[in-house]
Formats: sequence, structure tokens, C-alpha cells
Amino acid sequence: MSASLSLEEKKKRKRAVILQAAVKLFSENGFAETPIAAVAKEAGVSFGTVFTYFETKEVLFQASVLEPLEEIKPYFYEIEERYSGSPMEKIKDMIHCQVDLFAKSMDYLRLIQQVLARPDRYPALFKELDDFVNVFIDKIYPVIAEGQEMGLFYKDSPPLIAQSYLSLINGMRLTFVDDYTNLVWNDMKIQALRLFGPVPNAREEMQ
Amino acid sequence: MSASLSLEEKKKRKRAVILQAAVKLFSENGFAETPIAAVAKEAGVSFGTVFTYFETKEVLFQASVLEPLEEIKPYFYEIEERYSGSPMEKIKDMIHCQVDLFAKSMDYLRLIQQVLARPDRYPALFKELDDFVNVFIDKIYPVIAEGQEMGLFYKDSPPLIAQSYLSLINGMRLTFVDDYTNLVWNDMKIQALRLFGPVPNAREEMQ
DNA sequence: ATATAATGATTGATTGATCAATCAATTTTT
DNA sequence: AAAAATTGATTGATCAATCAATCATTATAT
Repeated sequence: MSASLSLEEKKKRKRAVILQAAVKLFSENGFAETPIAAVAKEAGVSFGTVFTYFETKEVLFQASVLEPLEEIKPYFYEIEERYSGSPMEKIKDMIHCQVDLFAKSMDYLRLIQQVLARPDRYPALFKELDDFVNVFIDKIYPVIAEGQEMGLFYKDSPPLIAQSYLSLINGMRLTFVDDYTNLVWNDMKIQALRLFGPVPNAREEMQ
Repeated sequence: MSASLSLEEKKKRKRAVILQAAVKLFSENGFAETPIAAVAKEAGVSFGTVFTYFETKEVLFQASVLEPLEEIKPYFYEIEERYSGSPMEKIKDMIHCQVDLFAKSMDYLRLIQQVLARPDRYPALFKELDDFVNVFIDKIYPVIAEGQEMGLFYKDSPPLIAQSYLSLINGMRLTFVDDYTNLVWNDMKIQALRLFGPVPNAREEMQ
């Protein structure tokens, strides 16, 4: 079955399996209420093996938060590269992608919320998330400023607008916890857009 | 000092002291990572006394979530009684009160977020919070509908608008965790209002 | 008024369960 | 056969809940 895989590759995959199990169980049960034995079982490895791939439970939790964050970053950092057109079109495109991303990353976002809800317990992780927010604000600043010059967006400070947008999409994960359908999420894109500027026919605007 | 207090009254106060300590520590440290011994110490009572006032740790946590919720409910349920004027003025007044309330209820809202982030762990508490949201949506529905008829608000479904508003104020607690100043919170009131209708000069509108 | 008894609130040591981390023994790979 | 990876029993720490003993207050008796 895996005869063709190098040991290096196999180890990498086993590590990924354990990490995936950890994200699932940490998000459902929290850090303190997730025994390593449960992660091991979910990943199909023994208790001891978890510790050969992750030094401590704390390190496993940190990896569970930080590694998926790297996959999400491009959608928030590469604004100019990923979203095109006028400032209004860029923002619409961005909201579309990011809300869809949030809608399907339920497990992981619950994990994030556990960190955000307890900054003193997870100071290093909290700082990483805070930095993520601040980099995003910097990246989106010029797009909002350009839209403002064109008279499309509200004239408030771009960081304020960006922060309100992040608050909304973060809060949505709390409000629509068990809603897997795209219906509410699509309607919410309209509301997200309205934090940037007045958009009377937002329903059509976001398709 | 307390010679004039009846035994009944003293017990009520001691219970309140323990509950207050529990809210503080549960919000900072979470359920699993808050030993009852810590609550007892914070409250200035012995370990055993906590169990004479609250059957189990689980019951203490439930009370920590549900009892402060009762104090918040009036601000969300008594729309017509508390907020006056035109639909626009009512909503402005409401946002003003509720955002201020959220800004100062930091400890408690972190506790709420822990429940919202883990619906399967706290099904009964989660349902209470879900019911709270749904009652609020019902209560605010006619105000939004009236505002829509007057051409002030966006014409989307009132529940959608209400849900987006709740998502925003909930998410704000996650985004501005250690910001005690009223500055950001006041600016956010403008953004909250913009979920209801286009408000170009919102800064002046919310004072 | 004083002494004695009864009530029930308070205390913290003890118990039993859970769990992270270690590590010696075993299995797998090369 | 040597090296590397895996295993799970063991250890020690933590903590919820119990409960027997103590203490403070109020009620009753002298």
C-alpha cells in the first residue's frame, strides 16, 4: 500500500493525520476536555505516538491553531492578487471568498474562538491572531481608501471599516453555529458589503 | 455590621458572592480549568461551602451563565418600553445602549462565547442563548418593518438584519478584547447602524 | 439573666477518578 | 542485525465530590 512512500513522507502524513484529529477534537471538546488518548484513537495511532510527533499537549494545540491559519492567510493577505476590478468589485469578490471560507471551516473557527475568548490562557496564540488581523487591515487599507476617493464607500477610517467587517464575519460563526446551508451565509454577504458603503440593491449586487 | 441581616438574607448574599467569583474565574479560565478551590478562595469561603450553595460544579457554571443573562434580557426584550421616537431613533437608541452594555460586560460575554463556541458541550445553555436571540428577533421585527415602510431601512428580511446586527456586536467582543476605551465602541455603533439602512453621516447621527 | 441544648452552616481532609508525560519493551524498517 | 518507530503500562499530579468534625447562632430551660 505505502511501499512506495519514503519514511519521511509517511511521517509527514502521520503527523497530518494526528493534527487533523486534534483540530476536530479540540474544536468540539476544548483543550482541557480533550484527552490525548482521544486524539490518538481518532487518528488511529497509539497514545505514545502522539508524543513522538508533538512534544506536549500544549504544542499540539498550538499547531492545531497556527498551521490551518497559514492556509487561511492567503485569502486575507493577497488582496490585490486574488480579487480584481474596481474597489467595489474587489471588496465584493473578497467578501464572497472569505464568507464561503468561513462557512465551511466550522471546526477550525470554533477553535479560533476558544483562543479569542481566553487571551490570558493563550497569549502567544492570541498575539498571532491579533497580528493576522492587523496585517489584513494594512493590506485592505488602500482598497478602501481608493473606494472612498471614488465616492463609493463611507468616509470613516479604513481600519474601522475593516475591523467591523472582521467582527461581523467572526460573529457569524457564533450566530449560525449549526447552519451548514449557504442560504444565510449568502444573505450575510450583503450585510458585510453594507459596512463598506451604502448598497441599496445589495442582493443583486452580490448575485 | 451584619447583625441586622436575617439568616435568609445572609445566605442570599453569600450565594451571590460565590456566583460573582465563579463568573470571573470561569470567564478567565474556562469551566475545566477553574478548580472549585479557586472559586472558594476568590469568594472568601471554604471549599465545602461552595457545594452547599451549588449542588455541583456544572450547576454553578449554569447559574454563572443564566443568571446574568436575566439582567441583560430587558435591554433586548423591552424595545418599545425602553427606546422611543421614530424607528430610526429607536434603533439608534437601542444600539447605543446595547453596545455600551456589551463594552462593559467583558467578563460575562467571554463566558457566553465559551458556550457558543461549544454547543455540544453545553446543549441546555446553548438553547437558552438561542432562544434569547430568537425572542429578540421577534421583538425587533415590527420596528424594522416600520422603518422599511418609511423608506429608512434596507428592504431585506428583518430577521436577516437583526441577525447581522447580533453577529456584529458579538464579534466585536472577540475583536476588541482588551480595549476598555469607549472610542472604538462608539465608532462601532455607526457601523452597527449601517446594517439597518444607509447612513452617510452616521458619525453625527450617533453623536 | 445565665446556662444548656438544638440547629444548621462551615470546614478541609480523604477518596476515587482522570489524565499528561515517561519509558522500557516490542515491532517495523532498512 | 542495527536503527527507528511504535506501543501501552506506569507514575505522579490534579481535582470533584463526600462527609465527619467543628463552630456560630438561636431557642429553651433554670
